[in-house]
Amino acid sequence: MSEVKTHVRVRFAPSPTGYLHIGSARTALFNWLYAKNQGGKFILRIEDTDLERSKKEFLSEILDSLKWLGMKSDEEIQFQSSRKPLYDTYAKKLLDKDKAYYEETEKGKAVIFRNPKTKIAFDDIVKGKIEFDLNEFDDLVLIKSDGTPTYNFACVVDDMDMKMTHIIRGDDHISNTPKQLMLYNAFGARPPKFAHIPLILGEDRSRMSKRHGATAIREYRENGYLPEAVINFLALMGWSPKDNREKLSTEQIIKLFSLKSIKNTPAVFDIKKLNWLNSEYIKSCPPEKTTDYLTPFLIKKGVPAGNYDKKWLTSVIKLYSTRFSNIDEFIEKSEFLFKEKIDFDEQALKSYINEKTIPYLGKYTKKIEALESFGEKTLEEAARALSQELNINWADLIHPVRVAVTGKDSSPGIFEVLVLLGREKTLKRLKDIQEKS
RNA sequence: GUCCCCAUCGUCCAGUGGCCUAGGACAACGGCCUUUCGAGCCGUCGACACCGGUUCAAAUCCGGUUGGGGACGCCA
Repeated sequence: MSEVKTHVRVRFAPSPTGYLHIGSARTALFNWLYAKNQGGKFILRIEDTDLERSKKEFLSEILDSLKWLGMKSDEEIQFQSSRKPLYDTYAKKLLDKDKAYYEETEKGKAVIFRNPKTKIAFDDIVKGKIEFDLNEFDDLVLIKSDGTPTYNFACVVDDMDMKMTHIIRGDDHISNTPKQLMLYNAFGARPPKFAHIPLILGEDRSRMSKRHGATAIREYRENGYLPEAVINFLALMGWSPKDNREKLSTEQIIKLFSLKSIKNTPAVFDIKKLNWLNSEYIKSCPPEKTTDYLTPFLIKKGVPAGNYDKKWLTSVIKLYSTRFSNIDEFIEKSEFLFKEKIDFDEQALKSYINEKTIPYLGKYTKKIEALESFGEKTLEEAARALSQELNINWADLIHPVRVAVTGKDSSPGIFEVLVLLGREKTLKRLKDIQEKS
């Protein structure tokens, strides 16, 4: 005998009144993970009943972000704006049973549900039993005077119509649940199971918003975060594999995911951990792939990455792959390779460029000019030889060279850097600094 | 204000009555390695909010206090 399949159906229902927020993305993720784990369906529903605030740009951004994260709707995407007849039909049912009534307003006729004012309770998968007294709420508007359904009504009608089995959403919806439950009751329908997940908070423990930093998934994408890293990070906020593993592939997460193991405490968003995870993913990603992925975003940020050949760019990415966790960091550290004129760090200049070291630079310049091949090995040999001839400290030669060509006092291995910079630029920078001083 | 939710290191998570002198990760700090930075390796710091119960035994169960968060729209 085979097991009875549960046919799990879950949905993510954003309203296109803003970009895809990191918290919403996590809600979407938990829905998606559950569907995949259960072999069920994940369905996207666009809650665009607020005509004023709904915008096409937001819709496409939400769709793009979801696609980037790898979550796609298993069935045709539903738009509430095109399901109006359905809501009217359902409203009529309640009107006919006198469970709802019309109310005349200045703007027109609204349909209002008669709150039965009973007590109502439900078992939340992550929160446990929650009880409400409906006396705390007024009668509920079903259809607004402009003819569009309200959120709570449209939501229930759609969830019934789309045969949702589980509603996984932020716990800011807990107090909507009793209102929705009274509607299910009025229709004589069995409500889905609810799982309310705690919100993601900012550092100050208030709901995560723009002032806490980037909240749009798009921004993370454009800053060079890899989708696997973002998924991994988001999943770890409120869920864990229980065995202290941190870096998990999406497949592994799907396999291990369960609603019951979602932690019921709010999580504070920690960009440092995301950065760490992202750098882990960058380290393990083939450099060519990272290059392809990052190039457009680098260009968008003003790095003329497109002017260089891919092989060279890949070498740069490879050299920096253990040294950055996002694009801004990459740019900050590697900018000197792309620029004609570099900026010098005052402190670095002061520490390493002086009367004593400038002559060394001059001598090293000559050595390089005499070099047949401009490679890491020959460059290093030349420098070793020079420090011996002059009987100077290795550091007294190497650091000034670094400052001269990078403008900074830290960089990846200097000879690798010189090779990437190329003979011409290397010599030019070495000469410039001698003249300048 | 009313209602609801929540409470373990700075942060994320493990822990569901004895295995806990509370474990892992990020961050921070220190060491090793090293031409600098990073990476890597090793280590240090660091928490059960408080007060009462229940129990032979409580981070784990119950009650209260305090503290956070959320919801109270013809927004979603």
